[in-house]
Amino acid sequence: MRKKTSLKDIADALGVSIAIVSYVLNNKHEGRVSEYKANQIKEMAKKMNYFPNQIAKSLRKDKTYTLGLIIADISNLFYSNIARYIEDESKRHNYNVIFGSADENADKFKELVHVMLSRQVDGIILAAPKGTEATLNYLREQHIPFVLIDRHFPEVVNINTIGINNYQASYSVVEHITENGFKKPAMVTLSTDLYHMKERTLGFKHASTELLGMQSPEVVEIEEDILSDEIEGQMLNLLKNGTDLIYFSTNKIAMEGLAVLVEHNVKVPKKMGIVCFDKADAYKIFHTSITYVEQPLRQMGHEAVEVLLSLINGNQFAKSIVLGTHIVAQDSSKLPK
Amino acid sequence: MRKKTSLKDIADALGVSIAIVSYVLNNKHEGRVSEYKANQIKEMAKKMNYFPNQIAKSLRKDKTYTLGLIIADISNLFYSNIARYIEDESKRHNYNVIFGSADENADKFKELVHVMLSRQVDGIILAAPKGTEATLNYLREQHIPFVLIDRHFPEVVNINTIGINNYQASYSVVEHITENGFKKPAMVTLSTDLYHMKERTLGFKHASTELLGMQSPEVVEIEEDILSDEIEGQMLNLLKNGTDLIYFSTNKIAMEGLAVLVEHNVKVPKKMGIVCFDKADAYKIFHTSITYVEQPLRQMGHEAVEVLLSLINGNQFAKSIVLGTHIVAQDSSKLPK
DNA sequence: TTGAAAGCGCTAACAC
DNA sequence: GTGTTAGCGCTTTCAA
Repeated sequence: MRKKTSLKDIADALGVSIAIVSYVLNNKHEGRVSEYKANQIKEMAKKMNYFPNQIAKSLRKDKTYTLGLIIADISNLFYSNIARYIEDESKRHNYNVIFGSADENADKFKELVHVMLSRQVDGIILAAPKGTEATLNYLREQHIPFVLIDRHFPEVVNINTIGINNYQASYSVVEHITENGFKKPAMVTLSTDLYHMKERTLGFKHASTELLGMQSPEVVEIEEDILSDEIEGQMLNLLKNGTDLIYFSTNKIAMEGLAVLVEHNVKVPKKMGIVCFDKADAYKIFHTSITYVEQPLRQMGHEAVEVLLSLINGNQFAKSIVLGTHIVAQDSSKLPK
Repeated sequence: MRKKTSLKDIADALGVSIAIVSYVLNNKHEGRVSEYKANQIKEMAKKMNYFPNQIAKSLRKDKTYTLGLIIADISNLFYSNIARYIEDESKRHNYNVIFGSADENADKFKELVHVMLSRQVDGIILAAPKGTEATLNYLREQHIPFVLIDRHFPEVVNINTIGINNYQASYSVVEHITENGFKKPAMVTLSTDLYHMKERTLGFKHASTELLGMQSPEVVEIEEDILSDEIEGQMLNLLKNGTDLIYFSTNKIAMEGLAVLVEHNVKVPKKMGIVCFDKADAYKIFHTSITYVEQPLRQMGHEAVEVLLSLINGNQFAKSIVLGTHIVAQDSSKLPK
């Protein structure tokens, strides 16, 4: 690669000092440098194809204008979407974002954190896999600005979080389907220790008991690694045991579950009602429009960046933001008259 | 943020020189530093929570071990998938990747290129929007290592490209459906100047003429911005004019088109056969399994990184790699007996 | 108005 | 074995 133009090259070409060139090209020359010289410098910079070396700038200023973003799983639509909003929002504040996906793996997560720190990111936004409490505490002890999105760890205190009210979201789902006349819903979810998922399940359970009088609400928990093997059998069970609506707790599960329904030619909502968590573009190629719980993705991304930047800029107080969700009601949860 | 530990801090704590510490922590101390001291240093580094400042390292070595990746559109599954492979492959070579999406906008593309260059990336992988020939030529003139994926610009010569044989891919589609007994296929695609898309269309046209004797092969071109408004009308036309199979030239179009079929309750393949370009997870919730053209995404990502690294390491010769595709035949292109 | 110079954290050539 | 030092490109203080 050809040697790049530096401030010194411009300074030498014009016979002035590096300092002057720096001032001018950073527009800090009001009342310091003559207009004539300033213009000369700007022209020469353009002519010599100069653009600043951010690496050197960062080293000098101890600020990289880069945020780290570690998400739990890039193949999950929820995360890839929120990543876009975070990137947009960051760009608006003149920050860049470097990504990493931990693939729900605590070791990979830890490594990514260190990669980001090595690169001197100004702060980190993260959706942490389970088993990462120690790393989160480490970040806090080191006073590294970070905010947690989506995930929440009750045992890690005094940190910044952005999330939704998962309990309420599920509770509302049951309210919605109850109003629509369903009597025996089941929830299909992942077996996991993650707090936000447990809340999601709890909301469903409580509401099923309180609103539908179910003694033991039907919740099917499937291990993530064996999801595609297991789900068919589980769904067939539900089809037999009188379940009239299935609530899928994530996008991924929903896709697998809907595929089973298609394969077995199960009519929705006639034979089985459906509610999913999270929006997906693909729903529109399913034979019935799908009711889903919508998370405020854009707002979550926005808040995450806002909170992180306020930390970077010196704010000391931890802030937890809990956002609401809403149900987009479609045909899949509408019992035919 | 608390002051981070530097080499100097460790050196001071132990009363040795910075150089020694650097040698030890970079494992370059064979035969230079005593084992005892080396261990002392390593322990102290761990104790003081040291990790190297990559920014300083990069500045010094004029090498960031970072690759830039600019894709045309992040919301396109094809690109988000290939991005993953590129990231994986880069990580294997100890490179990091910084992303950007140009959203098919030439100005945004140009800006992203400069952001990447400012950050001193060692090289760039890019899927360029139309109208970016000048920027590509600039990169070449500056001897900045880069490789083009997916897209190809015949007028920009002597650069490195990784792509598929789009003409052949479409030609094979027509072969496939001809064998399966379809007589009057139509292609639905975007109206665009991009070379690779024009090739895709050309392959379809030629094959339709040569294999099916169609005088004027049916190709519907839709402007991208008005895709969702336009496609319904166009599809209804095809449904009326005797078309027996639709070939969607991209994932995005396929989704929109399939949604129209669902809405109008069109049976696939009975009433209309379907072939799509690119794989999508979501196909499985469509009422018929979908035939699609599969691109070797992993291999494309792999080759892109390989070629780029060879450029970075001094290779001078431009290389163009054209990969083959294959058809994954499913029910949507199987005419019922 | 302008310039000299220190120093961000690190590497590596060189001296001892 | 170990230490000194120059310098990567930049910003900014201080002096002129």
